[in-house]
Amino acid sequence: MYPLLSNHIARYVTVSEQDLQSFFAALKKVNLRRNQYLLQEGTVCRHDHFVIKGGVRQYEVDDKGREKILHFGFEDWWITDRYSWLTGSPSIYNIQALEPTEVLQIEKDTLEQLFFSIPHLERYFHIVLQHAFAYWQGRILVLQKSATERYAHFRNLYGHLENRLSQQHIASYLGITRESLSRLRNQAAQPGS
Amino acid sequence: MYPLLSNHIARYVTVSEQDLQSFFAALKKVNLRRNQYLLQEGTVCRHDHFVIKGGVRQYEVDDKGREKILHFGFEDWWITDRYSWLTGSPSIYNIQALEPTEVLQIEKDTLEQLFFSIPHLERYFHIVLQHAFAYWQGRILVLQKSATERYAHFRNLYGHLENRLSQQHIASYLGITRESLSRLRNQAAQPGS
DNA sequence: TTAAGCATGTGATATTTGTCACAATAATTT
DNA sequence: AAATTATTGTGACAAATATCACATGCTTAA
Repeated sequence: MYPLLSNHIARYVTVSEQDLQSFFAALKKVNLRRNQYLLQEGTVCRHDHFVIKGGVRQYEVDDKGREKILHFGFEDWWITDRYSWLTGSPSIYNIQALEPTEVLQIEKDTLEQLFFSIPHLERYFHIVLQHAFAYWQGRILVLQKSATERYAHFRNLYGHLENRLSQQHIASYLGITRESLSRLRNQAAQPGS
Repeated sequence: MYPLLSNHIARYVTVSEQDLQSFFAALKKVNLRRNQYLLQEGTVCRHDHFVIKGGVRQYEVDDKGREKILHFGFEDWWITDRYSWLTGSPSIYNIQALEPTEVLQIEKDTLEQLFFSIPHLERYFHIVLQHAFAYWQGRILVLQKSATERYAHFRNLYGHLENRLSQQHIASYLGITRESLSRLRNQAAQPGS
């Protein structure tokens, strides 16, 4: 059951078959059509989500009505609004499916109950969060570099996802306009002799 | 012993006096003069640090030799290079004291040993990381806003630290030049009519 | 207290990126 | 397949921010 997730867990910790089953029993599988929402702004985010198929984007709509993509989530990624999850305050983000998507979701309270009985489960979530944190730490500095460098960094890290994403989404993730990304791509493609 | 840290822990979890003592026994207190380094680039970061007095900055030196501040660390903050800590690869960051500073440091391996015997300690570090993560999540979007908005956001969050930081450091943290910050401050100070 | 070294302010100008408008192309729905 | 809708490309121009140069002022240490 849920081999993608069992493997992900096994990568970091050892959990007994029984404990794994009680964790799996607490998960709920959710199917999303393209453009459907996993989280909408104004809602409190009470779940963490593990993508087993497809992909989602997490974005904010700013005061000028423009969408700013904070993050993507594809297979093997946990995704949630950590701030809303932690504080119980309404989320300012939307999490929306980019393609037909399947996720496993776990409720915060349920998960924290499980942490008491299964310390290794907390170890797993802690390690996953450390990885995510290390990644965000890098993203901060990338966002301070030029548009060209940001795009290069993106391709380096997420090149394999490039054909599953639209350019406007990539641009938004990079914090530039779609027009700028378009120009940048064309320049890169035609290196002047 | 270390009341600042005990209080910080008590804010999130309950740990027996005995467990607290074995944790404290694993800590090493480090004193830094102004400009001294807690971590230098090229070194593997094997410690997490809790600032009990003073302040530090974590920065990268980019290819053009410019310093980019990722983060500050003042009283009550844990600070480390999470990427180097996690992967064991040499750090690209420097962590340097901005003023005379005292930190408590814990070694990664030691800490992970303690997690086995004191699950609540892992709970504590996990919660602290969640808070830090939620904060970084927000920082990503702030960095995509205008210089004026970034500065306003900074003052909102860290206004109380403003007089302990130089403007070039604030500018670097905001991802703008010191000249731009200077202009921005003067505009804000003299609202036309 | 004086010199040396940092830190900040400010003008002139360059660069980068955004904005707006519209055309062209691709994808989706009926 | 036609019609509709979404996505991408491109030009002209605007805005934001960086760069460079130098002046001013503040700190610190002999």
